Amino acid sequence: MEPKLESLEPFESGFSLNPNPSFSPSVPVAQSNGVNAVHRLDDDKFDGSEMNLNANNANNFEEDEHVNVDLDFDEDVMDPYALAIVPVAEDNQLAHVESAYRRKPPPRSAELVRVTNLEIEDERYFRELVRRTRILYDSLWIHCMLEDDIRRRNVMNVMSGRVPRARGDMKVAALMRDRGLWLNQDKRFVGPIPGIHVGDVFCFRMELCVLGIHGQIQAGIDYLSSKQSSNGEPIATSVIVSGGYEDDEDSGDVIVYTGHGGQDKNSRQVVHQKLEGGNLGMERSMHHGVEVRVVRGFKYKGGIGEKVYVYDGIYKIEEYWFDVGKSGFGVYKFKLVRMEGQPEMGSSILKFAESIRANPLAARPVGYVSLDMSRSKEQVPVFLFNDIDDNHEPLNFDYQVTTIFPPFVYHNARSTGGCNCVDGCTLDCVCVKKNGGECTYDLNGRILRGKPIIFECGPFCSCPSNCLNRVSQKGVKNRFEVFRSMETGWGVRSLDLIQAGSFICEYTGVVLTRDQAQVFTMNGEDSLVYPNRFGERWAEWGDFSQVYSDYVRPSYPSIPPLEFAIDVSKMRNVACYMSHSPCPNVFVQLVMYDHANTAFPHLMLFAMENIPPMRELSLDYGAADEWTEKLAICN
DNA sequence: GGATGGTCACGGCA
DNA sequence: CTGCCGTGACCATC
Repeated sequence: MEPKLESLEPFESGFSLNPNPSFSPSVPVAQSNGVNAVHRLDDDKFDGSEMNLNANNANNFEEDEHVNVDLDFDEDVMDPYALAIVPVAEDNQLAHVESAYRRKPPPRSAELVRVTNLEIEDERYFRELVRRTRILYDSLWIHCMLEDDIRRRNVMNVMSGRVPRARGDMKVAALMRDRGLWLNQDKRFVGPIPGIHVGDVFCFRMELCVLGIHGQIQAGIDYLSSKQSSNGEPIATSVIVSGGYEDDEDSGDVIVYTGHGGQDKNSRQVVHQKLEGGNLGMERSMHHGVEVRVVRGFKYKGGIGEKVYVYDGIYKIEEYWFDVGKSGFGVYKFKLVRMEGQPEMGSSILKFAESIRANPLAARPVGYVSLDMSRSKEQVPVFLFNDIDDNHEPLNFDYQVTTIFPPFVYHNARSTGGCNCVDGCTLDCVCVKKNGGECTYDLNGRILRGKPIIFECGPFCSCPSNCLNRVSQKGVKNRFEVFRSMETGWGVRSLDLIQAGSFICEYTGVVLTRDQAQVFTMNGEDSLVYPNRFGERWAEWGDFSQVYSDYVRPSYPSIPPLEFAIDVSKMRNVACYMSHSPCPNVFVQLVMYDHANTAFPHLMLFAMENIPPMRELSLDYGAADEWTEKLAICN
């Protein structure tokens, strides 16, 4: 078998595999777990001289195993990485643990590796690793920011004046770093990073550091320093193009990238640049034919801030020269050319989606079957697009915005009553108490963590419609498109960037009781969806057990298994066209709001990653043998 | 009142 | 220690 990792010859570092084992957690590798299995990379797959990619990846998928960490404190005190529910430690113990966390991490690895011939199951493994890490980062960010909102409100009640918002991006990165949850810290990738796909969108530069895509939080050129390099030469591995330099020229496949240095605090070029540091690293990478990753940062509507970062793939440095820039000072310029055989650039897809939103027919003259298959039933139009054959099937179904339950479900709906809040619902609200006494959504309607079931305020509550505890009942906000594809038949994608944690839509249809469903099945119909088969992916969103040792998994209230089926043979909505994936970007959250029968909750779908425009949405429909596994590789 | 620009407090890494 | 193709939040200004 071909080796998967290729040490880069001129830069053999000679570093040991694990330069600082006292900091590196030894991690049990993920084990097979039914449909959600992630592939294990065995040690013997790798030549002894090469890195085991798993060696230092601290993401632990197994819920009932503990990570063994060789830190300095007494193991009897407590295990800071305990994943099960543990008793809350006393303050002095926590302080002890915190100080252990604060130990300085080892210097960055000097080992340069390039991945080759990644097999499909390995690709899946790494994609899953990245997916879990991003889920943790994004959900933890929402959690930290909401906590900060509450803190600020309390502080402002006591004293007036400016109370700046915390930097959630940094806070989350620090929490994860101190627990060894950053990826790819034990090696440096040249070229693609396993599990990171062209077109992946990130909201923070810090997130790029956490994932090992680009290790610099400020500088645009990431490079192995000359000190660490075995031959004394710096080697550049990635750049961020964010338009910060006036002499940049970016035409997509070709970039003229300005070297760094010589700018003052106001980003004005005030002295000549020198061929050192990152600039020299770029020159040396060109000399050795080392490709660089390119991440573009630009303003885009729909991100958390106004800026997003998109991984655009790998580029070769073709030439460089010293030039006099617009400022009159000398700058280094590097011509980067995108390498062949990569998927379409994420940044151009984002721009294409923008143009479709502005003027669909001008951007794509052919392929529209309908400009709103919901026939104005949704608040935003749902496109139906097919440019590969003449199948118009989705138009044969009635579009159904919300699920139709049997009438008996609504009997006594009013009996449980609603809340009496007159303003926004706070922690005293009876509906909030039903959710375990914690906020369910943040101020932007992003879900904090998945639960067995969620109670939103409903028609019998007296709170206003802008109450924070009303999100999924308000319907679709993003512009979706049902599209025809060779791989998955029909699929769903969004024209907007969807932030992780955002509500997407309900999974609608006509609800049948178990008895009705049996009759239906006997008649040979095959258009039933069984809610109890959906993978319990809600448990992955907002699971902080790796971060907070006293974290308790949400289990309240427990509900009996769902026994109803959803008939989508006549009425359905956009959700019905979502494809199955073992590593989905959408999860199902059960939600109650308009009646009191918890045996018949609404199936609400939320994003569990930042989903770029035009990327297919996918759900875990459950056992793979019952559903065609439509996506060969997750996205 | 949406864009723009300044300032502030941070951060990892070379 | 410094400085980085700053970042992201916030506020004043246009």
